[in-house]
Amino acid sequence: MVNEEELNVEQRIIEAAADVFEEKGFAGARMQQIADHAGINKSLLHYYFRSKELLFEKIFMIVAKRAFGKSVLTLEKEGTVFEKIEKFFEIHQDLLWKNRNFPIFFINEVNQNPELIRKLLEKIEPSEQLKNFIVQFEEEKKAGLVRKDVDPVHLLINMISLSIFPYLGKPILKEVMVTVDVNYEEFLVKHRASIAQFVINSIKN
Amino acid sequence: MVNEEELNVEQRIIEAAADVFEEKGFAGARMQQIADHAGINKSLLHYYFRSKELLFEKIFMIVAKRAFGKSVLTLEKEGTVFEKIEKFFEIHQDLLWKNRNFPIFFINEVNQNPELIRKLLEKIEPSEQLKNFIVQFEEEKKAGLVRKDVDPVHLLINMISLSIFPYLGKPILKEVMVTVDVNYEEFLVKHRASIAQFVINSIKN
DNA sequence: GTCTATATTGGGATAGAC
DNA sequence: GTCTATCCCAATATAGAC
Repeated sequence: MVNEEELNVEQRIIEAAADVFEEKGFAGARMQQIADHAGINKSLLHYYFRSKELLFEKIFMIVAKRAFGKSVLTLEKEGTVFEKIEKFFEIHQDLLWKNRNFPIFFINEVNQNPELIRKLLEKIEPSEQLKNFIVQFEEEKKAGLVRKDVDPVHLLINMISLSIFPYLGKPILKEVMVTVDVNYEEFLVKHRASIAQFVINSIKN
Repeated sequence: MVNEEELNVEQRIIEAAADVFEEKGFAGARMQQIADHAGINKSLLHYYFRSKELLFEKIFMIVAKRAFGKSVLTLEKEGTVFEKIEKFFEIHQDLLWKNRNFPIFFINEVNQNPELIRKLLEKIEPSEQLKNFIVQFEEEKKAGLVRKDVDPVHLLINMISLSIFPYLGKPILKEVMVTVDVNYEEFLVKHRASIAQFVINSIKN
């Protein structure tokens, strides 16, 4: 049972399906398991969503919007680039913390079916702050605040890499870390506290 | 047909299965498709490998060993940390370039079945250079060459993040990049050329 | 709307001829 | 070793009673 009786059936299905799809992926998920998890009969799934494909598409969009928050890439509107970088990691790491299973699921499904991300991008507002950040970065470059040899687009992708990879690589990191006596959970906490500085060190003039 | 007639059947199956599994994952792969791709009959697959599970395990190990090269994390034996960092990215990026589909496949399968990575780690030599790097890093810290507030374990994981993510995120990056007029392939080349410097800037005293 | 029963098909696996 | 034919189960999907 995914939840108390208060939720209506459609909502219970959505929550159950989100769990199962995120864990197993589209190809690995089973309608039976979703039904069990929602505490209902298998045929009710078809009554509400017609087919596995349609159910999946629905769930994919819901889960993705939850995980991304308002925008693909949240950046503050005000502040220096350094402040924006710090704030970005705070928000991004919070989202990841709350959606631990999402990154692997998302990358894998989009890889299997790139059409998904196109549909998704239509529904998520394009980030105006993204372009602002790039413009601002070039200005602060001229002002001598940041290194001249840093490209803001690459910087942004580096930031995302540093933020997400510890979650994407969890199953691998966990195992490899024992060979050097490091605890994965402790690592995550310390990582979160140190990445902003890592990036700022790299670009500061 | 995966290859010319010169290869024996077992080899042709292995190449075909590697392609299909890497593309579709274990759950999404179909024995029929592997057979077609190898230019043989479906039942021959079972003759050679008994079951889909066994075939997959075999392929997983082969593909992983190819992609990792000799070791989980190749680091030079000699040189300063800065030199080792540069060399790491060269080798790592070469491997990734040759195994573009591997990262997503690997992370996803290990996530579905963590047992896989334990079996794999047994077969790959544990990296002695890893511990050497960490020790050396602490020495160069005392010598004032690198910043005191950098933890070498976190540094190594940051390096891997920066190296791999552009490949893991390919399907997403491709789509998002068009919204800011950036070409993914060009990005990859420039990224490769700039990451070592990005990291070195960040830790240099 | 929700259930039980059943249809249908896809796909992994085996039997047996050659 | 390689094929054709077939088995069989799992999983999606539908019919129909209530």
